[in-house]
Amino acid sequence: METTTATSAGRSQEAFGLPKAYDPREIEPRWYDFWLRERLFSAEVDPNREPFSMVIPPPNVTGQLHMGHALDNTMQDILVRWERMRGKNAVWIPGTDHAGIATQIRVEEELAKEGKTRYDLGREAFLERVWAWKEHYGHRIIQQLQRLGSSCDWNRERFTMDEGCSRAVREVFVRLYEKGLIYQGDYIINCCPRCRTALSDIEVEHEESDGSLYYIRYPLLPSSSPAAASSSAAAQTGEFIVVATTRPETMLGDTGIAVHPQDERYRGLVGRRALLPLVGRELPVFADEYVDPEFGTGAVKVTPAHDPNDFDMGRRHALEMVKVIDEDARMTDAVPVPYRGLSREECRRRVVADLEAQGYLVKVEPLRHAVGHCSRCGTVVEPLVSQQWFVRMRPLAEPALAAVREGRVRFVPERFTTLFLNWVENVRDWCISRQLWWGHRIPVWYCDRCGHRWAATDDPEECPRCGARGSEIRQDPDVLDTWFSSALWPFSTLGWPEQTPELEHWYPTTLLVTGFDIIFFWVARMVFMGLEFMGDVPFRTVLIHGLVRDALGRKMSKSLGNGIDPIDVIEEYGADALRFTLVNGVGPGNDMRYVPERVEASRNFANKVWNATRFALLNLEGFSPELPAIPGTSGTVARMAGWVAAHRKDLSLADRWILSRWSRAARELTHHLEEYDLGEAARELYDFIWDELCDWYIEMSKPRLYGAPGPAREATRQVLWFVLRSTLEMLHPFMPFVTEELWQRLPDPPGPGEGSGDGGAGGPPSQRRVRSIMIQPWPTADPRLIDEEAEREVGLLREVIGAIRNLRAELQVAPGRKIRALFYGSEPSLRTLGDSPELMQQLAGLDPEGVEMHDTGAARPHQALAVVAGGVEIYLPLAGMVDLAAEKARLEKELAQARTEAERSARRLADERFVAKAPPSVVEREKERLARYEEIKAKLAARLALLAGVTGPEAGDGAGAEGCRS
RNA sequence: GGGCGCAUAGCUCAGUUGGUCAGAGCGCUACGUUCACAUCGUAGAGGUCGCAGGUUCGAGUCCUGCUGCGCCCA
Repeated sequence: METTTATSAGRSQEAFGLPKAYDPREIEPRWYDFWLRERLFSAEVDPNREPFSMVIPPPNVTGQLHMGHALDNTMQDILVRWERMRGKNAVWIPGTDHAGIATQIRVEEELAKEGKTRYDLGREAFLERVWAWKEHYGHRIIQQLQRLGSSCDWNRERFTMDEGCSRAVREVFVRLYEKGLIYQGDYIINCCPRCRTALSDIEVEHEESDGSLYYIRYPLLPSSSPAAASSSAAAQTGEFIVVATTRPETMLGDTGIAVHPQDERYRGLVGRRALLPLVGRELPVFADEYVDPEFGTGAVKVTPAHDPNDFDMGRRHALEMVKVIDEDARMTDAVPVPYRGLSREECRRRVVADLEAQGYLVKVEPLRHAVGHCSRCGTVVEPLVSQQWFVRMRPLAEPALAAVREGRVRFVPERFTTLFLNWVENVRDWCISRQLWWGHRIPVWYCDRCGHRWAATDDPEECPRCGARGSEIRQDPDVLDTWFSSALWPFSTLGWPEQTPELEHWYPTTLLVTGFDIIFFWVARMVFMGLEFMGDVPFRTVLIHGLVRDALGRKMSKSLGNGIDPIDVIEEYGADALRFTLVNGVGPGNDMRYVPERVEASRNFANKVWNATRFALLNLEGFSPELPAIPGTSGTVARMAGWVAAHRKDLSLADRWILSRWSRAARELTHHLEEYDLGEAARELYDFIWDELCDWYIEMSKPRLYGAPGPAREATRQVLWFVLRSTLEMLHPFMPFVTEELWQRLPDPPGPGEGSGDGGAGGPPSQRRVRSIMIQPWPTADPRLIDEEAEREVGLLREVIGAIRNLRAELQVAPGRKIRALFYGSEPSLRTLGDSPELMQQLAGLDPEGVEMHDTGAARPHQALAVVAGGVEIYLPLAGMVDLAAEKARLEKELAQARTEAERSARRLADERFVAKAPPSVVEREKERLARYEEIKAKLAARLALLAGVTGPEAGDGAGAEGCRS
């Protein structure tokens, strides 16, 4: 283990100790421990600082990290690290969710291995067992989040069933109860027979599957109404009505038959009665708008106890509810004896067989339809009537709708707003009771003596009405839906119901980052609860991201076994690489595919940064930065701008250029982050670092760095140091580990603070004498560093160098061979090229002795290759390599290209409407474009004419000798 | 049935208010081991931006319709 604070004496040694290749395994744990030890993730309430707060979407305490978590937490970590560097008092509150069903199932599976059920243990012992399980496995996901680099304030870690959160849950329950917003009722709910509990509507996933539509004949009883008897269509169809159903076994619970009121076919049957086959119950035939006349026969059997729509109809028409299937999905005693106790599936087979045998089954058609499954275990849910607890949603939803419509909660990307609004507008009451043991037990008590029922925040000793004690009062056995406690997360984690300084400072939270899949489960309910209990929204902005899919675009799932374990990826490529992959170039809110090659690319990028720094360190030996102190300014950028102004004469063109480009990149990057567009932000960094910093600036700086010591070399060293150091700072939120490792090896600017958090708006972490990139002030672009002239000149150099390289490659000139070059152009261009002979030598492979500058009027050589770039004509007199015929062909091809471009521009400019209507700047640009291509055309044409003069007599070919000089 | 999203180089995807935006990475071809990096460098090939209309001086970029795929809700 190295020391974490490099001494200036030891630094140069370390430079040479930097391995050639980046290896994340060694550095990542070391820096994470350092950050933890120095408490750099921790935040304290400070009313004088601008707050930034986020709560983590709490992962399932017994779960393990998957790619979805990795993406979600990477995004959060990037943003919180950035805001921290920007000087905000940033806190990211972590924690886990008790995940009622999921956790209980895990422990029950454990018990099953011992041949026991939870009932064998009893409630108390079972809960002890779950707590033990939680203690044992509950930290796994936290540790995994840490490996990802998450800079959560771990001192504030919470659990939805810890003491504080539990108090919040009770407080909320009791207040809602007393306000009449929580009620108990017999309702149709979704029951998972596997989990043996009620589920809320959104915990049911509908999947298309192949089923059958059974047509069943129900005999009609003689009409009591003579009018109906005489007229009806019933006379034609005989004495029965045919209904269609996908679930024949539920017929045993039928208590009516419904048709559409406008359906002519059945008009005469409304009001009559039918006889339920196999059971013998009399069913009324009634009309209801709900019925779809197009589906099946247009007549539906109605089973109010086992279908949500039938339930509603049953209420409207006061039908009897016969519960024929129980919570275990077995037939109840309400059915005829032969069917009692059968499973749903077996009962269906029997019923169908019996109907067929008795002549009631008309036909069976295949039908693809949606079947509800338990989102936890995949079992087909059973809708059934049962007594449950509900939260009345409308009164909570209205303020939420207003908050979102008024923009007090903003969704990014915006399109998720409508998704949210649509759902909330149609929200149904929320079934919150679960027939589980693991969770927040419903704080409602019943008195067996006086029948009183009440809710209480503290466990009562006695009945408040009659004073009954002990076994005469009992608590409701059910627990609350896990999402009930999650809904309170943004304020329960900040100490509510206590009025804490944390709440005061950090509520509402600034940002919530989550996937679109839990907008309903979680986001909406947090908004409801926040508005109800805090009187304000729980977060200002919700940043929504998509799913991480597999390489084939499929959702990663356990059942498919196509999940990629982020920890495996971290071990192979490093957390930085994984993080960068998850955000780089991903469009806001879009799903992304996990393709291993992309991680490799990110790892290579980290290696690129590593080696760029290695290059710098090798060339910064003995260097110490010199930055003027600027009163009132702590940022390195401003000081650097001051230094640049004072040392301009020592700077190279490349130095001025990279400072300018860096400044633009910094501005763009900050802009993208402010828009929460992490994909573009990462791309900006990637392009700047790889293309401009590494491919061009470092290459261009080599001649000076390798050259003689002196002010010029020192200036370049200073620029290299500054650009690299501040670029690492900008990259830090994305790749925290490698940037810290590299930054630590670079020297600090002089002056007070020594880089130990000399900015960061002077917050508490930076007051500590810790040296870390984490607490550096976020680099902001400085307009004084923008240098248009340098950008123009380097643009010319890049074009010219590119053209020469291109020709060399085409002609297969040996890479090491130095060649001569003659430039013809305007004075400023030639000066630019002439001022950087070492660059032309280094980057274009020119022989410094063989470079000639000529004005445009000078004669061109015959035996040479020509190319036009950046308005300059370049001639490469390659002895023995110039094939004039081939050269002519090549030039003609280029001429044709230039001609096409010029024509395009000319055509546009000839269009009066374009000139009249397009903005002047666009027209101007088009004119410049035309002039540029005309110039190229002219030069190429002239060159061809010259070549024709040479080859023409020999080849007898006069083509291309237009000689037009327009 | 309603809503949303996606269809851009062989593959995976960017492209914010319509005007050098036709791009990146990977893959492919040729060449290269000059002391930051072969987890690399240089150069190159490769797309009428799903289809058909429309608005506009001008449309991957806006509107309409269609086709295909995906998701959510009912």
